[in-house]
Amino acid sequence: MTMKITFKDGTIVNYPAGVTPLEVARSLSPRLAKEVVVARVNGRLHGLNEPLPGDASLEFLTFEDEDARMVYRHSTSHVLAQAVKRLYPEARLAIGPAISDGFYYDFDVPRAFTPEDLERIEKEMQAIIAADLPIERFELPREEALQLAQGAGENYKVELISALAPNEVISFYRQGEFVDLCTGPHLPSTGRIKSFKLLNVAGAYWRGDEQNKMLQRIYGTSFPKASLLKEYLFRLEEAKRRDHRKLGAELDLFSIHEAGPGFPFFHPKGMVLRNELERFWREEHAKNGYQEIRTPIILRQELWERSGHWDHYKENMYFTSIDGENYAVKPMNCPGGVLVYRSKPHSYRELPIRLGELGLVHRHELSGVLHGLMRVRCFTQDDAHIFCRPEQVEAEIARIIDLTEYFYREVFGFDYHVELSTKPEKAMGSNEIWELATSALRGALEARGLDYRVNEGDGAFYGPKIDFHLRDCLGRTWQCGTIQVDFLMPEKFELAYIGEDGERHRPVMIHRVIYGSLERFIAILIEHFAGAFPVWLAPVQVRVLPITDRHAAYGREVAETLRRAGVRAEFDGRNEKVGYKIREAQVQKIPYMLVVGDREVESGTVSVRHRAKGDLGAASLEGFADRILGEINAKTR
RNA sequence: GCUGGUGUAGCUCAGCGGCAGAGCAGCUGAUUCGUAAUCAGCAGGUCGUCGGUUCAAAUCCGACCACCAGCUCCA
Repeated sequence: MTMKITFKDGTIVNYPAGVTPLEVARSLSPRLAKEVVVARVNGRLHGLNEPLPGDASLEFLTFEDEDARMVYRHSTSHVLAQAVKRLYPEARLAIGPAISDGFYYDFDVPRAFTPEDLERIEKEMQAIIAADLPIERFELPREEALQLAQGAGENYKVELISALAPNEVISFYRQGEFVDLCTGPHLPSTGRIKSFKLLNVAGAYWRGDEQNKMLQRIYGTSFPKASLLKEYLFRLEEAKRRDHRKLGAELDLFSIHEAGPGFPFFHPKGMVLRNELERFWREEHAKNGYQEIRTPIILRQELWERSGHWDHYKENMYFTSIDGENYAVKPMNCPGGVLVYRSKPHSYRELPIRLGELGLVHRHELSGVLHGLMRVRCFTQDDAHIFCRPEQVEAEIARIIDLTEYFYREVFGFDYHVELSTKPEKAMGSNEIWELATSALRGALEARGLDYRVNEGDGAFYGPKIDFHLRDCLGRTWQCGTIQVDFLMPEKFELAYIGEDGERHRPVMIHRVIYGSLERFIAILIEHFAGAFPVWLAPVQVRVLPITDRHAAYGREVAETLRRAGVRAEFDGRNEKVGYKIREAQVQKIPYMLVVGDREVESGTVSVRHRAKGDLGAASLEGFADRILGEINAKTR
């Protein structure tokens, strides 16, 4: 008996029945057999030592492949669980999946794991890997599966099995004495895991529900080569080095105090960054047909009852009272924008009306989630509300996508991806209206040929949304921009415009932000550039460093000339050696240092040093001014 | 909010029942120097807050506050 195996390149080869992917790989190349992690058989992942079902298409996946990495890490999580069961037999197993950069496993244990525990567990994992235990799959009927889990006292596994659909295949994986419920597939044996590390421990609720018991989660990662693990750990270190909270203090950009947890204070240098971002934003929005408004921070509670925020967003809002009346601090800018629109009647000829607002909003976030400028309790959204006719919606969305693309990619150099979020459980409005809004967003994305992921049930309470997730230089993604289509707010506030037919019609409202919030965007910029901002954003663009007191007058004049030309230039007249001043300017990541001594005074020049390129030699003051002004205007990165 | 951890000078940290400490930063003085740290001196503290144990608390115990790592949530 033979079976026909079709490879990715289309060639077909006969193999004896019951052959495993690993055996096929060996027949092709020893190197492939060594590197292959998992197979894809007829489009589905298939363990390397599980016999092929018959004639099939076969593809070999190595660690390069996302799916293979997940399998590799998933098997590592089983090794972790096995080690924990050996050392702490009383531990109950919950779940242990692979995640984007590694894996975790949740355990129910009487006490929290300590770093010393992790070391012991790592040692035991080494032993399991060294023993190269074969990993074998087996399936059981529901009753026997339940008996197996119950017999082992694994109550969480019992719960998982009970929750499986009646027709689902229930599979287990065995390695040595250890058996775990798992869909698989897995590596053929534990020895395939070359390099791993347990990273940290954290509490996590069973099934992510805070009503449930808190379990102990161990995070880790693994790689087929030690060098890859080392690289990954370096990336973690680098992320720590670039932490905006650390750099924010060192570069004197902002601070947060016990007096106001989650309410950041911006220092003069942080304000330069903010103001530059705002200035650029205003310029681009004016070019794109936006008008700017500003609406109050505190407004009557009734307004928020009418907008639906009272019903859907109360827990996140702050309240106060004025002259015995109830007021709320705004958590969003939309009702304010609506009131501006409603302040006079509108003709269809005016639409779309694009009202931008750098609006300061306050939200009550849980204390445990606050994080520097990334997650705060008050922040400034670069908001805009677009009021348009239904047939204009798609074109408006396309315009916003263009503008966002320009900001992210052209100016800041970020790559990004897009996600579409649909109707959540706790939402206002009918399914029909949501479907209409969602298809408008989908239509705009598809017209533009943008790839997107769908997050079911993740929309805002008043409408579906597109989110922009930008990717920084360490490969991390951050949610920033969003576009939301809203048919409900216009309904609630009875917004209208007079159409061609002379009748009243309902406009559609589009909510959108590009930076997202100035605070979060600044945090991302700090980490992305590691504090070395492009010249146009740098709080201090030039520092003039005289070599001795003799050169102070000239140095002061150089700085003053640059300031008059619109450059943010400082003069460092302290009685220190030039090396010391350079070091300090470097640490502050100031783009340009101008050293001035006898030579420069005599010839009326400056010696230019760039923070990254080093000594660039002498230049005339005008020549240098042209150079830096050119970079500032071009927003050179 | 929940679990675990951490709060000592502006920053990084030592001290862990018996006099509050170091380096860097700051201030003063000397030095006048050519591309990442010149030398010397001085000053700097409610040891997160409140309470308890003790002859004695930065140190041990409790509560609270803040921060950190996660969970959950989100711009």
